[in-house]
Amino acid sequence: MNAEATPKYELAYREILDRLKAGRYPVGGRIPTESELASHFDISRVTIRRALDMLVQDGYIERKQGSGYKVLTLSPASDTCLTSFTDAMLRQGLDPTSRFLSLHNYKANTEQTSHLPENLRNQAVTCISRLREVNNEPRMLVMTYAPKHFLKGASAIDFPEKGPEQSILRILRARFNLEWSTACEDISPIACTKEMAEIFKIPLDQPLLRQACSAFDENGNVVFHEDVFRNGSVSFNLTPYSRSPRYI
Amino acid sequence: MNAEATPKYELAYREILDRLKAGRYPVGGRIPTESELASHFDISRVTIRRALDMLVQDGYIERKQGSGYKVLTLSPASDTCLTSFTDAMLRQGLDPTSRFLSLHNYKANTEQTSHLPENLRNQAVTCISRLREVNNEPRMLVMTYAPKHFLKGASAIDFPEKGPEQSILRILRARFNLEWSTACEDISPIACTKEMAEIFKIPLDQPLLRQACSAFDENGNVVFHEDVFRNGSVSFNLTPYSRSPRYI
DNA sequence: CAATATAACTTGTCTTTACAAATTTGTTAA
DNA sequence: TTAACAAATTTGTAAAGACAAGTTATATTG
Repeated sequence: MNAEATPKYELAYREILDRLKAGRYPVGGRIPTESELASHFDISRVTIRRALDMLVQDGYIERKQGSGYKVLTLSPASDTCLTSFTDAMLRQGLDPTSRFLSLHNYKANTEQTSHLPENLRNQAVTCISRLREVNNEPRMLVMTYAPKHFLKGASAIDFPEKGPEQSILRILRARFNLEWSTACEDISPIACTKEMAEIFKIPLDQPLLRQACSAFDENGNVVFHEDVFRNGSVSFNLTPYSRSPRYI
Repeated sequence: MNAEATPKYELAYREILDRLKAGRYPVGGRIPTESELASHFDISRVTIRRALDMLVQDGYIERKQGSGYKVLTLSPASDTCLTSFTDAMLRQGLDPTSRFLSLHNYKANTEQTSHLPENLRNQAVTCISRLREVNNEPRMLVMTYAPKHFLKGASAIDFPEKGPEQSILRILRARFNLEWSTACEDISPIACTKEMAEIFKIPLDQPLLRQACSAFDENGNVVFHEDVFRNGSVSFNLTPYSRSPRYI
């Protein structure tokens, strides 16, 4: 084991992913064989397979018995609330911005928090509203709710509008020490309100998508909740290795 | 290896899943340790771990170092087009039905197929419309598109309205030999049409959800496409083990 | 030249073994 | 009884080896 205790499969995974991102193995091309990678990283075939498993499940590469590994894409589709929008846009060479709209504190059991999970509804929460834009085109309205005591001292300056540090998920982790282990997401259609129509510059009769995501810690408590409203669709890849979706 | 070539981890996975479904390990309780299961199935710990990996990724169980495995749920949330609606309902003790609405054949490049993926748009396709109901309440309208030559001789009697064989995914596989390896899904909000409002018995201003799912074979050709319209929302579990969604 | 058989290569499955790290249980001492 | 410590249990990571099964390249044969 390493001193810093990062598993070897994790290190190999990161290294190969970096190489992919750097264009060392072009899309459509092949990556080295398991044996080559194993001897290069000086680890066993079992361990390198575990790293490759993760890349397959991520949707980056594909494997075929007897043949090898093929690079599928550098930006696998996956559009959940917990996928960093910032990272996804930066990877595509786009320039996302986050217009800070407001920061509100709500007491327990108010009307504004009645749609939140029970755990969050019953305590004072802070709500941060931000508008995510790409090329000055509004993409989604994000409202993040977290217990007030977690976001103590938060203000607009904690939420930069440019660069990789605009990612709310990163901010919650780095600045406020919010950690979560599981989450669930609920996608539903909603009618467009007057405010939304203005924000997205769309007609009133055009419906919107709402992604409601709750993140939980290891004890099952809700750590934060996010409501994402977007004009457009949400896409997923369903590969045989990302279990859950079944093929029968 | 076995004669029938079903991997041992797969057999163990199915057996444990059957036990879970049968209530042998109650929700919230624990399942036997890796060592116990390994010796029971007469396989190595590595192999039983692989089976347990799959159950963890499915969302059925949770594992904790030093402690063991806990049963989380018998019906993990996951609501993609490729999850068998029939199976999901039957598992919950509900009685789903599939009202057969129509079977249409369309020529290549017609208006009715203009929204399909290119591969499917450029050939004659068959479209099967069915209304999925539970307790006589309409749940979703499903329109399945596949190349006409794949569904040669298809008629209403191929699509039973009751029982486990009503699953379109099962029918496509068993009756028409359709095989697919990957798929992608796109979820978007749509305005309610007059027809939909009647079908779902809802007001015209209530938006609906559309799940558009394309399934591909190993060569990247579209094998079939499914449009699901539903009144309600779609839910997912995002566990740390189901890679793709990221936690940064 | 073309079709076929063979060999080399690559991933798929599986075992045995070993030690690390976290949790739980049991024991001991205050 | 409670707190602290020690031991047993359980999962986490990893290696090395073996053979099966599918693919690809090569050599052979007609």
